[in-house]
Amino acid sequence: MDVEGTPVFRFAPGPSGPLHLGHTRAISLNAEYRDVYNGKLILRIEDTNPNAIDESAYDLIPKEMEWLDAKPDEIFIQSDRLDIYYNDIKTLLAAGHAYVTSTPAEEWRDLKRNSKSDKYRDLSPKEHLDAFERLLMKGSGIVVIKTDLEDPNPALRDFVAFRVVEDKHPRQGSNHRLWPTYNFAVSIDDYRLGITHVLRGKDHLNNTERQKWIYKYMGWKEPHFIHYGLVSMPDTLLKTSEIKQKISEGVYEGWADCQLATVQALARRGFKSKAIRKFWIAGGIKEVDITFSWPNLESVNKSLIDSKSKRLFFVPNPIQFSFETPSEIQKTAPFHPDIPEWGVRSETISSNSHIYLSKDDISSLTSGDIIRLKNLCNVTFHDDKLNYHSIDNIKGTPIFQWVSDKNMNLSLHYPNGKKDIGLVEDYAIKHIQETVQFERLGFVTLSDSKVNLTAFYLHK
RNA sequence: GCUCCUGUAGUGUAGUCCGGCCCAUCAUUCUGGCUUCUCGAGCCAGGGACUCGGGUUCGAAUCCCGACGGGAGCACCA
Repeated sequence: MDVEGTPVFRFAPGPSGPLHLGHTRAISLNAEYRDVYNGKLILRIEDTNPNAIDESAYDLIPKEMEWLDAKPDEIFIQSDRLDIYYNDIKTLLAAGHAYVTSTPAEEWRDLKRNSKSDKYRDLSPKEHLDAFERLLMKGSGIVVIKTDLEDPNPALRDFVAFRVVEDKHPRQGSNHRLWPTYNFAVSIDDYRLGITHVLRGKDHLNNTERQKWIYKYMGWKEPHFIHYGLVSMPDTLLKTSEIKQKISEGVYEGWADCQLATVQALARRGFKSKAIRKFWIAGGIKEVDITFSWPNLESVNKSLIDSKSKRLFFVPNPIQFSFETPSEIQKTAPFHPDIPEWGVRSETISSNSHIYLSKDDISSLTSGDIIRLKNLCNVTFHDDKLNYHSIDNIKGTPIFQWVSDKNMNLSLHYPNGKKDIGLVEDYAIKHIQETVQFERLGFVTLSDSKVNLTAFYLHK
């Protein structure tokens, strides 16, 4: 990357709701470059469309960035900066680089499609400045940046800089009716905030070309524009508006519902911000479009948490067995197979104890089979009881996790919406909010729930 | 339709600028084997790609041309 001095990066979302997986790429990449080059990362909230704003996003976005280890160095909110935009457009109007028109939208678009000039386009700067002042107060119309009407790319011919939105703005109330559009506000801010590197998705390629017109007219030096390819995320709902809709319909319990790919949900399931960061960095910033892969992300996460997660037994769909043994037996199960310092989960099992096994595990067993209760002993399986068989491992014996009466109810929620009800060792209560591994099942994050224990499935 | 971007295994990625060290890297997935107190774990092995067709060259994933494929934009959204 081309860097001189202190590079300044930015993340510039619209405040339509909490952040999701899709946002994390821009955040991770920008934050990584900030860190590596000792630069700055600016968060700029782009709230210039009064009717696409979720007020909670103003607080949530900085918090979620912080969770992602991407705490912004500075935060700007575009709706606080309208005077700046007004000033700059006046400069452009005065220089004849922009115009005000009241031509109806459809008609105006048609003219552009045919490379034709709007009838107001060539009025004098004075007349446009007056029209602009009027538009601030009343009337209808738009302010347009002149480009090249003959541009072969129809997307690049004259673009809107301001339009009238009468709706009340959550932060600014009804003080303003003339709002800048994305392309205008972005150009002005990227320059005035000293952004040196604009790192964003390829979908902005045309926007970049539009924004360059403003830099050119203002005589400003352009930042480095870098575009990375688009990511398609199959089976992952990332449209904020749609998520919001489904939450209100009760399809999801909220933004942190573990079926969602919001930052909140990922965090609650136990994804590490570092894993997300590493994943996107490994992806790089090429302009090729890519397909997102959960297994790849999960693998990164797993390598990060494996040696930090305690092991516990969880028995989904438990079946109760009585247990018969000539003498008491000691369960000695390490909290982690490779970390003896963490100690063991131990308890004494006698003939008074019940043992619970998962229905899924025993479905293929027949009476008389020998199985091993992990970290305890071998038993002979009968329809409703287990008889002590021997203590040492027997080659080829299936090994199952189990719980005794020292258990707690737990419901395990999967990202696909399914739920397992089962029993977990009571050690679980000491590890609320932690990510642990349910042996033979996968990593989960334990969550406090007033009624009974809940866990969210992370990955294998 | 117009314009722009892009094309290495199922997925992601290295190599492409400055042609030979690439019968193409790493990770993940998949398959097989081994292992036994996670067989939904661990270990090992294997399969799997330069989109296609021309050209330049002693030599091309790398350069040129064409075709085809994928994506985006053409909003008074961001």
